[in-house]
Amino acid sequence: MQPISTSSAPAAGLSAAKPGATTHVTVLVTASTRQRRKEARPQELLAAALALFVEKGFAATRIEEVAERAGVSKGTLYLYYRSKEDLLKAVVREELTLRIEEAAEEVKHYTGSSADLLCTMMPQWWLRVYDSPAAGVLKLFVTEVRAFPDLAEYYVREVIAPNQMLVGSLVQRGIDAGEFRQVDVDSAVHSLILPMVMLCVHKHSLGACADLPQEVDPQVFIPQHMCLVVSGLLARNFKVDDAPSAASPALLTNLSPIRKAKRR
Amino acid sequence: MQPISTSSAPAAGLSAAKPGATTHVTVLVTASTRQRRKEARPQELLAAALALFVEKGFAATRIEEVAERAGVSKGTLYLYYRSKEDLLKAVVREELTLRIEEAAEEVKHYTGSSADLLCTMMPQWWLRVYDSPAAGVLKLFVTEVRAFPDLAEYYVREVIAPNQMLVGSLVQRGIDAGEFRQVDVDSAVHSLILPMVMLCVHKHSLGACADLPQEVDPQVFIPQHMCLVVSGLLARNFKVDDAPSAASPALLTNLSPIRKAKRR
DNA sequence: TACATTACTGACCCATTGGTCAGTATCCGC
DNA sequence: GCGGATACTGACCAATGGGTCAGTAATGTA
Repeated sequence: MQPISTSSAPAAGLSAAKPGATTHVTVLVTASTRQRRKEARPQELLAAALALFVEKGFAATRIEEVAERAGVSKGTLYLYYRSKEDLLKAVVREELTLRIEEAAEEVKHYTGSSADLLCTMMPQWWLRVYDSPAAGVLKLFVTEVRAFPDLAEYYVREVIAPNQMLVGSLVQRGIDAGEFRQVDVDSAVHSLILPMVMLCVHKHSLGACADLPQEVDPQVFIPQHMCLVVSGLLARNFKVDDAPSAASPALLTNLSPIRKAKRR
Repeated sequence: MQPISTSSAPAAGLSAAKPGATTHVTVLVTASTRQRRKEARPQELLAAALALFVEKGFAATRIEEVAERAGVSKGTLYLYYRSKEDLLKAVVREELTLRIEEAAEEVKHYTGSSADLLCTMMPQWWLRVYDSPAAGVLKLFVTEVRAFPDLAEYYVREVIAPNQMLVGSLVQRGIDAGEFRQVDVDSAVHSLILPMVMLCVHKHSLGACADLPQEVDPQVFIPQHMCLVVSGLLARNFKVDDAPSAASPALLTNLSPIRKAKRR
């Protein structure tokens, strides 16, 4: 599923007698001797690094492991990336940038209602993200930002801000059209997005452990979630006095549009 | 805010000339000589370990750092915990267990409607979690489960399952009472909870980086979110044909109650 | 076939760090 | 204040792993 290059299997035959080697499922290597493939190396190294960083964490991953998984020696890796940290940053920057603008493009060409857009396009988009390496990058990012703060600036600018903009403008559009109630836009955006982000993170943390039988199927959950929140946004027929005791004061108070409160 | 014991400042005076020591803000140590405080050590070591593990990750944290932060030597740490891994597991198990059952107790004694409960108690509870060390444990857990899979079993049993049960029963109760629509319970639970979990994780990853000015205030977002989703759950007046083009086919399809679909 | 270029290798260096243990300082009962 | 029990220390050990570089082999060219 992930675009790990098929040729990244470790070149066997050289160090034949290594005892407890990784022994991936995909063996059957044709190239026994070392090859010169200057073009393909960077991508393969990045893919290998992403997989291992997501799985074991940055600090716990040995650079030699990455090289091995990419089918090269440690020295070769340092031919393409200056240091381990350099490699990490390349990994993070690789997968995310384009995915956002591609979404923005799609949305721009859509003419339906905001509700429709949020209920149909967004789930499709997030399902693609969930099934892509980008989901792994999300987890990796959450794990490692604190140790590499200069990633933060990049991430906020390239990923968070555009996403916030995009979804925020959709919600705002719905409010302006009288389609949605006048809720706090930022909060609504987070209500829409955070579960999906968490889902991606979860996929590569607890979700990757080989046990837990009960699991959310994103195919089911993502559309459900979107539509649940959207139905909470829809303005129509929302008259409080209709409801029984359910219409709590808290519900009314909390749903009034609140300008982003200042922090502490 | 975190209950890091005040007496955990490193005992100065012995190794006076240590050059690049940590120099925490809280200095002013009274105890210059080494003390025997068998009772307090475990807690202090756990607190120190939690803080550092959350901040730098497990693998990147040196055991000596933990000891130093707790005001003891490395040897002392090994007096109380057999290994680094042992320490990690103790940290994770420490903070979470009691918090769940305490919530279950609160809920049990509540007599109001489900909507009211979700809109008032849940936000309060999550705000407490957010401000507690438990939030850090959540991030730590997300970061490290894959490397220590036996944590997963514990976590699913002690944290996820009870939480799911608790909130799920609330939603189910609302459905049974005709208060909520007949949505998929598991999905609804995740829609309610995941943003809060993500918020806690975020607090200790990107949220802990010293830059980003724009930030969600949990004080605002958590109640907003709860009530937004709950208003999406409320059954009253939900007639589709009332709506304009907003009532998309997708919305209708996706919100019908779906039994948890089998995966892949 | 001979040669030049260069992608690639892996043995080596050495700083780091988990874990140990012989020794030291504190405390408590007498 | 004495002496035994033990909480605590930190120098030490061994292994690990990031990074280097002299050497090797694949490839292109004549």
